Amino acid sequence: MGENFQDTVLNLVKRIPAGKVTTYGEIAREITGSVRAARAVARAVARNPYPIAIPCHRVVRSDGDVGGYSLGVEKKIKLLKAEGIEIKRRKVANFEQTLFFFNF
DNA sequence: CCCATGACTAATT
DNA sequence: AAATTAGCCATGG
Repeated sequence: MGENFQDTVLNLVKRIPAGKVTTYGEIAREITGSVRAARAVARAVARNPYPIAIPCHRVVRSDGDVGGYSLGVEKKIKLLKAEGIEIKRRKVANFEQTLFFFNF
């Protein structure tokens, strides 16, 4: 369905289940086939018009760092913890086990 | 069309 | 392991 880049990103974000996270790069890979558009993905979610409803707080950096959030990083960390994700020094604990993959 | 921007990434130091 | 650097891409002016 012909959608713009931002909508495609947001639709993917909606599929991330509570208690899991994915990365900007993974979303970029899902859309373009490589991680190169990670920054564009970040820009897209940064303009997310419905935070919470569209769980962009579940999108973190490739190194496990929580990354940024339009409502403040502290808010992002709070939301993640509320979903059972442990955060230590701004990083997701058990990062690999917490990762969600779209597998096509 | 050119240029700046940013919730990034991988590699290097 | 933390900080720096160069590369990348979708927008908006």
